[in-house]
Amino acid sequence: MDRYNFKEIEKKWQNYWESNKFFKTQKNKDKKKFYCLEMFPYPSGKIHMGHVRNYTIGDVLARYKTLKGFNVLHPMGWDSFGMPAENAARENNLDPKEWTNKNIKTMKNQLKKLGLSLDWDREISTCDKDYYKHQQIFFLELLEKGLVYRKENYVNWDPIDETVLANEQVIDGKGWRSGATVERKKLSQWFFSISKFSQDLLDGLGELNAWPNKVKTMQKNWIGKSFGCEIEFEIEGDLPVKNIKCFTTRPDTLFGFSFLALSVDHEISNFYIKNKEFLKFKEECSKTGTTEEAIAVGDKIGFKTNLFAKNPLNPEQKVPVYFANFVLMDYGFGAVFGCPAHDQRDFDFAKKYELEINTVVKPYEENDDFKVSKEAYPGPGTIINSKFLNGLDAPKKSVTETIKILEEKKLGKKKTNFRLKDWGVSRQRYWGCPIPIIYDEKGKAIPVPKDKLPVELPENIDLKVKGNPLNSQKDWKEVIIDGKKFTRETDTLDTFVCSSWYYLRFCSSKEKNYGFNKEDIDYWMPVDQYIGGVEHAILHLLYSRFFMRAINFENQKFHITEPFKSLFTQGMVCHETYKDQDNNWLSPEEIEKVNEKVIKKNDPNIIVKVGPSESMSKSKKNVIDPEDIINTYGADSVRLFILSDSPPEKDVQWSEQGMASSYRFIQKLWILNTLVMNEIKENHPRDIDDEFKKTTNIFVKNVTDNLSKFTYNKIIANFHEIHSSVSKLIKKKYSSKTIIHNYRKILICMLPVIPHFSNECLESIKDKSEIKWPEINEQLLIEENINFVVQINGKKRGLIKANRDISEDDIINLIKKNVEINKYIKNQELKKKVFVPNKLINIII
RNA sequence: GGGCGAAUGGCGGAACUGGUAGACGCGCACGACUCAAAAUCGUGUUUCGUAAGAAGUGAGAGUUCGAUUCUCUCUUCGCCCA
Repeated sequence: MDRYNFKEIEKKWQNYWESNKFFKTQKNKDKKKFYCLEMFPYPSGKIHMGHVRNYTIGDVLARYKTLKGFNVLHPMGWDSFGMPAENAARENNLDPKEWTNKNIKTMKNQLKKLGLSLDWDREISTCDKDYYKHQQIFFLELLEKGLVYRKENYVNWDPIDETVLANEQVIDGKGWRSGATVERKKLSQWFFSISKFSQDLLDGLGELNAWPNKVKTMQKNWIGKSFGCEIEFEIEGDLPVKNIKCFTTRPDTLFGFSFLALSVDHEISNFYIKNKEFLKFKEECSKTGTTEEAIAVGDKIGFKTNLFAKNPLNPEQKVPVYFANFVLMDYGFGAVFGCPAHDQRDFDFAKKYELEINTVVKPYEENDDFKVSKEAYPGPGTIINSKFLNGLDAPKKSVTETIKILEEKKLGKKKTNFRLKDWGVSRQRYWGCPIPIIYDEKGKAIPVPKDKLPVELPENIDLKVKGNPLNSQKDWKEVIIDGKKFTRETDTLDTFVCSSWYYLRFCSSKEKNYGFNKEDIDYWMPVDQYIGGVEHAILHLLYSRFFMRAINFENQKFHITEPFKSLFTQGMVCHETYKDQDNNWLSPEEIEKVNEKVIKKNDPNIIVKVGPSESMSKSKKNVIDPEDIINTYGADSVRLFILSDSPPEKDVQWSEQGMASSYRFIQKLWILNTLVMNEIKENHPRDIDDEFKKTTNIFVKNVTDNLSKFTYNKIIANFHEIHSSVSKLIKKKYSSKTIIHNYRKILICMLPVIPHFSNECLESIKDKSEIKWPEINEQLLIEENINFVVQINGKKRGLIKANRDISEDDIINLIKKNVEINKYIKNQELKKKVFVPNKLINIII
């Protein structure tokens, strides 16, 4: 029997799909559309197993929806701006554009080898000027609408990479890439007013029913809506300052007030710019990162002023005012009131500077003389030591009640606060989308006229210079427009901007005049299914949701607000880790398993330490190259394996044995296919096909159900089951009509997962009717004969074959005749019977 | 510290709304083919027990005729936020 030659057959079908533009999609208003999108990759060089998993999951869905008759848009592109290209180019003396395009070429070939049903005619690359040109137009439109602005801001500055880092790029106070200690630096930056949409972005989550709750919760927490109170404190002291505004979520703890803390950037700091001690303190503060975590972990330090703040609810109480490193200018008003008893940061600070600690909330189970001593008590309880607030339930009742009192006395007002901050989009980097802004001689920012767009990135530049290479690119930076001299903005846009609207561009990838065209958007958007890693749960998805709203703001361009109707987040691909005696990581190719021992290949004396399975990463050397695997086993086998071992939303462990088993399974299917083909030729007279029909029908139902629930691992189990069933059925000498009718359905159900194999088998069948997803026959699913479960005292004691809809009395009679079951009853009296029709009976004796 | 989630054989994992626990795969064991091996095919595989049988879904309780599934307490692990 001939073996399945995947090399030849996969190539044949890939060529066929490509030369016929099989997956090219066009608008067709007569057909229902389905937009299937997987997160596009960064072209880092080669595809990795994570891509294989992500794109296989998406491809299964896209192919299934096509077979169901949908007009499917399934595009792919490249998130091709970003630091790796610039770093790689600098290290190897290359051009970032060449490096990127070379990688794109390689990866595109690899994706084609996977047999993905992608419409390559819609391919986009964000570093292409035909793409970023439109992004620059969006930037200017947002600027006109007042959604873009420039401000001086403190940023996380990485002194080695010489760039600004986002908070999440700072890990333990160090740059995520360079490892350098991050500094605070003041820079003029461009911002998108995402915080204007805080409430709207929060509300929008409500309509995203097909998003994982986990992701919605993460976004909700990130937006961080909180209720609180704006309080104005009266100030006394040696400076001409009368009031300081604070925001607090716990005004009910005002009687525990013992200091007022200001950010070093608070406007009051202007009085201290000549104070050497203050400047020293400020310098000290800049060493702590700006992340909330760095502040929580770091030392709390303060600088005492000669100012005192009055407690608005208790005017005879006056407390000192400090500058403190744990207060950030961009939270509230850069000023917080300190209540050490009920906030750990305030507690640490009060201990250090020996300030009062007044307990004003007691846990329910404590007495009124409860005193906070070792650590702050931030939990719920009852208000104490607070005069007219005493006895209130904290924080639920006490907060609203206190706000009411403060409002009545005109001492404060209710306020909603969001944690979400505006999005800083400036990057001091070369390999990004240029910001279309020029500055006149006075330094005034002016938008580049739209007819002068795109502002193209200059080529052949020197990357070895320190800082942003664009800054030293004089012939590019200095520009004359209408006879006047200007200098260009040298910052480029955060690459998250590029990925915030690429899903719109896919709808109109060839449109020249604008980023998209309305008709295309109206037909294709929203994305019906978005698939990607959970690591993008917050930023990318939130920025995309913002971008849709921003484009639509004030001049509505389309009628939807949410870009992604359904979201699926897949798990990572993991592999065991290996280390030698000196704790050097070893790759899977470097090791060998002999008699339950793991040794280094060609070096049997070195015992390898096997570590836990972790997500594949180059640093741990536990990566498997998809291309090697495709070359050895074929795309269908890889697709089959990557789906088979775990549910798609969970991590999957790469296993060589599992991979080999998937390969064997394709071979088994091929052997079965040969058998089936022979039987078709034989054409036996047997035409009673109930059993074959029923088996096929259940298979179709299971696969269809599992497709809709994303339980793709169970689909592979269904494949194994049907293989085993058909192997037995085919021996029963059915007519060729019966075999073809059912076998075709089976092959079509396999097509989304193993498209090359299925197409090859389908082609060899004479029946050339349209290949479409088989219907489920609901009638056929009803079983006439059932295995009726008999329980005695809740324990299964036997199965009785019975007809459908058998009555309770009939089943009791059958039990009485059944020796096996009767021996448990032994003529005892039946106390109670629980009868579940067509399922079980539970007899209590 | 807070939020969310998870825990089932030697391993990855099934079990629809409370109704036959362990589908399917890996591994392992035995058998067939073979001079032999590999490949392939077949059979078996939760644990204890020769067996009849008993126990069994992280631990402990509860609701129920019946709990992997629902409720409470605890343990461990993962993710996110701090």
